[in-house]
Amino acid sequence: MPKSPHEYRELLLAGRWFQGLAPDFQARLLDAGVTREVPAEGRLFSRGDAPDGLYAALSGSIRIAGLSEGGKEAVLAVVEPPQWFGEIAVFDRLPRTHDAIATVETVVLHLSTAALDSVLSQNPTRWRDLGLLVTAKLRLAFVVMEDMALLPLLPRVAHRLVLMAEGYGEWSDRSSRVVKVSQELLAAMVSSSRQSTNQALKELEARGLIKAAYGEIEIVDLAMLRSTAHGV
Amino acid sequence: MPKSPHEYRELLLAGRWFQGLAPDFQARLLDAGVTREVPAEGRLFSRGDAPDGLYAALSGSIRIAGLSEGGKEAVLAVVEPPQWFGEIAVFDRLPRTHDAIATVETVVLHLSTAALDSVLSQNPTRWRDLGLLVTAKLRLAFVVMEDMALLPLLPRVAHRLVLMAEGYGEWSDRSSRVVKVSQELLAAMVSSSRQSTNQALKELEARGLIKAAYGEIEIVDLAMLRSTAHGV
DNA sequence: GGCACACTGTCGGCCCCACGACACTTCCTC
DNA sequence: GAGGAAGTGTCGTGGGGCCGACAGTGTGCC
Repeated sequence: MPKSPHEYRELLLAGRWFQGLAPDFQARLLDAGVTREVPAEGRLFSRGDAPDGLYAALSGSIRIAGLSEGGKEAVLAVVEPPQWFGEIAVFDRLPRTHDAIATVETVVLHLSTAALDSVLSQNPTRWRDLGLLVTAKLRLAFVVMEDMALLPLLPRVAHRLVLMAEGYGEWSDRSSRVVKVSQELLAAMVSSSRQSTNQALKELEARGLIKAAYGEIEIVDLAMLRSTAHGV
Repeated sequence: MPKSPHEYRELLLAGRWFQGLAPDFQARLLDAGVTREVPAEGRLFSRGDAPDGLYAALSGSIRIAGLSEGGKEAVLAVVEPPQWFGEIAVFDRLPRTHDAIATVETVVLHLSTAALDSVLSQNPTRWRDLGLLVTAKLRLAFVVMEDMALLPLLPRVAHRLVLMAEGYGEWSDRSSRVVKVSQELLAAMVSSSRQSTNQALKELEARGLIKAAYGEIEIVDLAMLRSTAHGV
């Protein structure tokens, strides 16, 4: 028995983007959306699919990834509540760039293209708000690209942990102390092997910045972790 | 004596984005813009600068790059006519993410934030058009990130050459046979050393796909180059 | 037309990290 | 609470590519 979108209003308001919207736009988005449950490893969409609107994570988490010819998986990010995703195709109506796969049982808010169109046609200024979602991701993409280009593995891992602990800049209030991610998934995000990532984590743990556990990483010293990401 | 923006209309129409706009929006953009000349190695803006609007390359070319703590430069792309750039900050009004430096003497079209605001406030649906510019770049960023994560150097170089020869998808009509870029700059784009990039180019040349020359690379077989980028 | 400068070509040493292998631990399920 | 699956810890070995160095070559400037 799925809950109504409006019951998640509080949760969504914790996100920077939704929070910054005009109240009437917030309400319209909730009106236009429906909640959807997805089982673990279930797919919301796949690379190449025709676009089907905008999503927000409400519970659980979603892995955004791409599969290469060689069968290797590049993981772009893990989306957690209350983050929004899938907005690119809303603008350009082109095929999905990535697979979106629930890592555990997950609930999402879904706004179909049609529903969005009707909201946006009433108030086209809202296109700018949607654009903010895209620019935030592009800025993140730039950061990640520069990391990959310039940083060795250890600071790259450190930086990614910082990004995840901060919900990729989307959480306005808090920063999580515990990042739920396997070392294998983390490795795919920093594009290195699981083994090397493991060594990097051990090193960070030895420095007292994190604590590694089964399937999760606890952030002990976010500030030092951040400086590790840039300096040493 | 700089020419009027309207004299570049033809040129801009060769670009996919501008071409796809409604004619009245095209005209308004030209009305609102001014041409600016920049000497070689001159800066349009730097990372961290307050945003100052939207740009389009009209002649010459502009290097979009970021400098790391270690003094190494990560080059995002080289912008050539008739490509547009600088649109992120138009949405979010946050500081510039990269330096924009003319590689040679260059002419750009510049639309100030104020000028854009007045155009957009008259017809807010145009925000969606601007959004298309951002989504196109985000899609490109995804491609580049996946390349960096999954591909070895040779196909990475091949792919980047393909992207550049196609004007990063912005040229609607043609694809250039000659890419004007030094090996050093190319290396900074695929994030490898100049020496390794040189070796990759030699290999591609041995396969008859390109011809390397002083400060430029001629594309001999674009189709094969493209398949090299993905397969072997 | 000659000089300075930028770009290209190439070599050798070295190091980071990928990859296969395997033991061990934690968690979930029935 | 036993068995299996998923995740973690660790060791070799090897290779791709970085880096410094330097010679060769094209270009533009005075």
